[in-house]
Amino acid sequence: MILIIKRYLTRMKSKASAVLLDNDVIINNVYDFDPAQTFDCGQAFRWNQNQNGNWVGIVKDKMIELCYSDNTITLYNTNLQEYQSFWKEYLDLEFDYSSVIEKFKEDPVLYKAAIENRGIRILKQDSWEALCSFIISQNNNIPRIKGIIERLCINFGERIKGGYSFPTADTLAKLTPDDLLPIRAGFRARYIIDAAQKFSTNMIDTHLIKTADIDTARAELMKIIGVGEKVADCTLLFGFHRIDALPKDVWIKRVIKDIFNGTFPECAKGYEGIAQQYLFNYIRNL
DNA sequence: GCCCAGGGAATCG
DNA sequence: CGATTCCATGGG
Repeated sequence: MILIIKRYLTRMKSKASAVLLDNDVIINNVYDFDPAQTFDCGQAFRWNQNQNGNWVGIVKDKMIELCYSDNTITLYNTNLQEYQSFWKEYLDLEFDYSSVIEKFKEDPVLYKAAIENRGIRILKQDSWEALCSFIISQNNNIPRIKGIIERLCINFGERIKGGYSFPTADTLAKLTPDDLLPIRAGFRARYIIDAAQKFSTNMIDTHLIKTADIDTARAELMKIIGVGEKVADCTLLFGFHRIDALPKDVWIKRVIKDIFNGTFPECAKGYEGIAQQYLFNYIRNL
């Protein structure tokens, strides 16, 4: 009985709760969330800080402004229904990151990286947008990746309140690489078009990607020209929320080789993607 | 001018 | 197979 009450209280304490105040949704009891770490860690490219220091992002056909302090998130100009059905899921607020960090205790370096970066949450992004964004990311730097994506949206997305949505695969599938010249994506233009065509005609089996083992899922995405291991794994992690995917960029390869002696920590099994994000931030801030 | 940027395809040996 | 080279573009 005591155990049940204890568990209930623990649950109450850690569970985020939302209320509406005027047109804003206030979410209390938010732990392990830091907007700078989450939006600026290279997983998403359509979030920016405004003059007030608030974070503004465009997701699907919605623009949202968000503020965080003292374990409280404020979402401006929205409502509880939209929060419950969309933002809660997108921000991954239901997931208990602290229990994952507990597992990482077995490895001192991974644990340290996790503690320093525990404000990172893996956003549940649209799979097409993630695929397209990480194709653009190859051999590129983050400011320019953001620029190309912004021009892609302005030129081919839908006009929405406050900006432009990310263009659908169907829209881009009708274009040629030359049509993309204004976005200045360089050699990646033909990759984007190929991805759009294969994605929109269901030549890529998204159900398989969600359910199959990680190697099969990765191979499915690598049917697309310009999608190698790294882009595929980023798409799996950020676009399909496969937190068992482990994108190996130059930085992570360095960590695996120099710190872990060639093998990724056993305690990260099943949560490789989360570990990867902690380590990526950690090594770059060293 | 030169270098590199969260890679990948093509082309070697 | 592993190693090298080219790929567009822009910021430092």
